[in-house]
Amino acid sequence: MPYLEDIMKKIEHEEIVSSRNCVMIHAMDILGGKWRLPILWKLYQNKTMRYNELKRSLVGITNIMLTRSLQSLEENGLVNRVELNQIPPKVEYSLTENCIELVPALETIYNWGRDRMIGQSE
Amino acid sequence: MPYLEDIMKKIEHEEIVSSRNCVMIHAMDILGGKWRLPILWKLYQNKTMRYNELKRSLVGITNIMLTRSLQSLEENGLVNRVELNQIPPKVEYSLTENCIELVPALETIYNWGRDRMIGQSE
DNA sequence: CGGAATCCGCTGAGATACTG
DNA sequence: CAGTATCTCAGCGGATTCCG
Repeated sequence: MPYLEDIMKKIEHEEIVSSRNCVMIHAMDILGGKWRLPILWKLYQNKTMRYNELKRSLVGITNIMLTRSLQSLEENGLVNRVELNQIPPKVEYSLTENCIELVPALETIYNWGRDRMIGQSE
Repeated sequence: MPYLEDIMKKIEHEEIVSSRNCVMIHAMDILGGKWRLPILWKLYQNKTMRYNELKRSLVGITNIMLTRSLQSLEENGLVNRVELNQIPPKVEYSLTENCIELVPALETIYNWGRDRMIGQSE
């Protein structure tokens, strides 16, 4: 059971977190990098995808980068990895609940980037 | 005046842009990096800020990183830089219209990062 | 099929010092 | 006040090869 003291400490901690820029830095540590948002975006559009399916859809990505990015996203609780024990091997990736909260941001960023890429070609 | 051929080409180009992951990669090229979102976030909260004001509010940033980040954001049309010719020098930074479109994404990412930082401390 | 291991270049990030 | 000029360095991103 939390005592008043603990509650006060937690509130204090929350204020420090909110007032500093570390929140955005923390977010970018997880979401930054060349391939992370593209992967999340593909998984959002297709619900669940297999490794090579992802690889084909992300034009230009290499095995290493796909593996690393997926591992990082999994460690941070953004992506589910389900390994089906069968031959041939089959692994399915999907977004976690935790990540669904981010989808509006993905959509906004995508639309923004799209408008600006199309605009540039004029 | 655009001919049918030009219109078709533009539509084709738009489809290619939309279908590929390059949109997200392009967005991350501009928004990625440790300090860019934190800077945009501060400018969004305070409307317009001076150089040293930004620097003080972004705990831990160095002159080099602030200068570089601001330059990059300005080149990409996300930030206005207004230099007032007076002594002492005064330079004001603010978000551009182009960037306002991104604000919902910033808010979503901030809230997500905040929840997750506070949650981790339990 | 779904990766891991190794190696490597480039550049983002920073420390330090200086300037109009 | 609002930056620049150098220099350094870790690590991100990538090419290539190999594996259960």
